[in-house]
Amino acid sequence: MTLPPLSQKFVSHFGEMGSRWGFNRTVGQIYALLFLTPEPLNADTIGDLLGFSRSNVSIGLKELQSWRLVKMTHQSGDRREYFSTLGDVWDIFKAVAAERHRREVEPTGTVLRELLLDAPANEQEAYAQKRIESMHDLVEQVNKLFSELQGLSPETLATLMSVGLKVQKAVALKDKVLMKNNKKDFSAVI
Amino acid sequence: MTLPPLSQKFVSHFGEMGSRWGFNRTVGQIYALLFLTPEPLNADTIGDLLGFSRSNVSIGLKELQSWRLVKMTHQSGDRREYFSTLGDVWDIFKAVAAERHRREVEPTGTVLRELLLDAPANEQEAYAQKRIESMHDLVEQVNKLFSELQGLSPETLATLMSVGLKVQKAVALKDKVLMKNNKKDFSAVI
DNA sequence: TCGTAATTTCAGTAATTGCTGAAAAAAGAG
DNA sequence: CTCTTTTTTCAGCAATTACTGAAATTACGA
Repeated sequence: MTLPPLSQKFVSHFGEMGSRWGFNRTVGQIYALLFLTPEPLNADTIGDLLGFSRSNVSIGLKELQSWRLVKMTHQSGDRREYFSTLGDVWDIFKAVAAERHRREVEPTGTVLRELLLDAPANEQEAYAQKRIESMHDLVEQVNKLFSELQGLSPETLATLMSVGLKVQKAVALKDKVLMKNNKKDFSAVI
Repeated sequence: MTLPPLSQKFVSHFGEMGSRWGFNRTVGQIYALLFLTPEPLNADTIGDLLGFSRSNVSIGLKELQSWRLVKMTHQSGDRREYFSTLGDVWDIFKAVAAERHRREVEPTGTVLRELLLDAPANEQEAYAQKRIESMHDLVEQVNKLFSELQGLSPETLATLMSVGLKVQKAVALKDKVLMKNNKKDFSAVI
């Protein structure tokens, strides 16, 4: 079994990028293959197409499931497990964001909170703790951002992305409206 | 030379998290140390405090400079180079976001564009190309988001983060205002 | 320019991570 | 419950990445 050239290039690229995205070559390639394939695939087929051992595919699929990037299905009369990716790219975006937040931000938040509980022993530690506090503030803001992200529908997310980061302008608009018409309370809206 | 316990814990954590954040233990620990230290440090001092070889520190500092996370200074009467971190945590956020975008998103954008230029050879490739196109759209949206992020001041960024992702509500508000008062054009504001 | 102090490069080694094949465990069919 | 198919685990090997110390290069002061 072999892949068409277009798919091959895409799969190779995902293999190379995998490590930058937080997983390895195998995981990247498996994901890419599933992403391009209309029907769900079983582990043997994946291994054949990509040239990986069955056990390696098993570990890779487990990793992808922990990222919530693939879903598992069954086909009637076949007891093997079949895998496919999420259809909507915004769902992919959310899944990756959520998992990276869990792995890259949350553990640091926990440690920083612990460090802020200790009483500083001297001037040097007092300064260090002030710095740690400023980083903790950053982590808290990022936490808030990510938890709100989780509540948005793909459509809203797409709108948000195309509107971009011009929130401050929206806020300015809100203030303008409030000044002109102070009978209505818009603060609950924003 | 030795570090106070608080700093030691912080530094160790950054060493462990380093690989998840896209660099290695050395780089993580060097950054953490500089972050907690009020004065700039030279490479020898860094190596002593963290127990790394001089050459390893040199490579680590080079990496941190490529991330634009540290700046280099000189002290009068001393020809060694001294290093310190950015003061504002929002500047750190922007620097990390920019560098990760450059390493994790841009190369994929380039490859996807190339793949979309090829004419699909058959039905299967036509489907694959449609999927690739949807991922390309996602990358383009993320590109836009990041380029706008670069233009924001730390203050605006902080405001944005505390306002959160409630942009869609701001947009809804805009529509409401337009409906009630269609003589004014607010669309330029958002 | 020369001499010295500082930084960088690099070959070799250590440590970590990735991958395989065989064996064990788990799960479905009869 | 037993047999068979599928999945998972894991010990051992391969590949990659991290780190060191020595040598080479660079940069500054006199």
